Amino acid sequence: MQQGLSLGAVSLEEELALIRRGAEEIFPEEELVEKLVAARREKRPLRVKLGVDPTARELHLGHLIPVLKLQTFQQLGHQAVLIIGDYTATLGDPTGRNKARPPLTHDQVLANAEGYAAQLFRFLDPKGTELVYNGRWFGQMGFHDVIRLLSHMTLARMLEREDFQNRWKNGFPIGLHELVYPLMQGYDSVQVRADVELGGIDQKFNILVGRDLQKEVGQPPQVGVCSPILLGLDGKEKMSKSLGNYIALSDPPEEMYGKTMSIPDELMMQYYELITTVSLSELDGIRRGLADGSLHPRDAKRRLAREIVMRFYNEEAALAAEAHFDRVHKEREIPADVPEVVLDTASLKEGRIWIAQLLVRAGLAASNSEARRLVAQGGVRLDGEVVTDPEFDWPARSGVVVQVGKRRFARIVVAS
RNA sequence: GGAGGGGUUCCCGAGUGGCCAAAGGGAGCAGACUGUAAAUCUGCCGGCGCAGCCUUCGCAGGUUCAAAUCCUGCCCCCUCCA
Repeated sequence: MQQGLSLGAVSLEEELALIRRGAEEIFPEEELVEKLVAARREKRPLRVKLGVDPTARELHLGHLIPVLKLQTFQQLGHQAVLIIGDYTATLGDPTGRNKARPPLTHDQVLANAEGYAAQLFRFLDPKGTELVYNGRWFGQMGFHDVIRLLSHMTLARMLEREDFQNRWKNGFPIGLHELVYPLMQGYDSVQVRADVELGGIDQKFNILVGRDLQKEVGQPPQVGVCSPILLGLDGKEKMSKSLGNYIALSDPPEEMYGKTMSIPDELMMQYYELITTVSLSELDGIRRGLADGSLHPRDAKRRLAREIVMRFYNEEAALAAEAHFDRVHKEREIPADVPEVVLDTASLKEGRIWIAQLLVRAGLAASNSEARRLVAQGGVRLDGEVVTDPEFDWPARSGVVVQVGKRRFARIVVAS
């Protein structure tokens, strides 16, 4: 992780360039400049807010984009304010979906929250981060407080939000509780007196609601710094868990590397910009190289994959992941580290095991039927030899590597 | 409160008595090709040691030789009118 800088350690231009990097929209940008200037003058760091709702257990790179932006602010000497939306998460955020998210219990949310915070502090300096749960204020509000909060908004205003509008037009349900969500997020900004709020561009509406609420209580309104929505590995849809097109924060280095190699070429620059720390001038070089053909897209992507692994692990892991990838995909060889699967003698009949059973036991197929199909399609190998007969009874032998497809392996160990 | 529409295999969605383990698309998996786990093409895509059998179409019953399809009750969702 880069060292934190003190406020004003870099020029205002540099500071702005770092903040703008990969940002899709900053609104209003003039206000951001004013705030930055004032911060320098008064030696008062900006309070930069990021709210996360711990609705899932697993974080992926898409979640991380605004977090990395917060890291940037922190490194520039500003005050990070991380809000864990333990209350908002129980509501279900309508963001970008046309189905209401199923509500979580508060206990589930708190359990998730712990994991989140731990993961996020891999990127944020805990000492320079104010961590708050929004249940701290929402948990204390009475019904009349809620009504008062609601009175700040009109239905028409709320329906301006694109997602609500779409659902309204298409006859999809909009839960009343969902209408409250933007107000809650906005109220968070009031509570922490945010100068800047970060988020994906899908948060724009909510961030603007925060500005309105702040103005109403006489606070200087926050500035929104929105990141684009990171596209997933397919290059078409938003990175999301349910679509399965994601790189998880918990993915091992080889997975991260391989998944990165699978993104469409057009996505490379966005990933470079949003996820890596490769300098802006170097990015220009890469862009030019790709454009004039002097840089092979494969090489640009290999570097990207390394950079990404490096950011989440380290250089050593990145190089190892690359070696693994080359071995499995370029040379079509068995990787160095193959998980072992132990076969106990009880699963053998006269020292043999049916190939389908072998695959199931090795976790390479979900059922005998699936295993049969894999064999029938020529997708199964024993020590590199394709198995063609779905009825094959294999004389089990330790050390043999079973392979399904191009990249799923298991080394068999026969228990004695 | 009234009227109407609907709940199908991971998702979307066709199917209104046998030809239905259920069209089509998506996702996923495998094969070919490739710089690639991209794109494209091909195949597979409920379970069972599988030319056969078993379980599935909101839930519970019923009619029938035969039900995802018909009947009864229940649960859930949506739209319109008020």
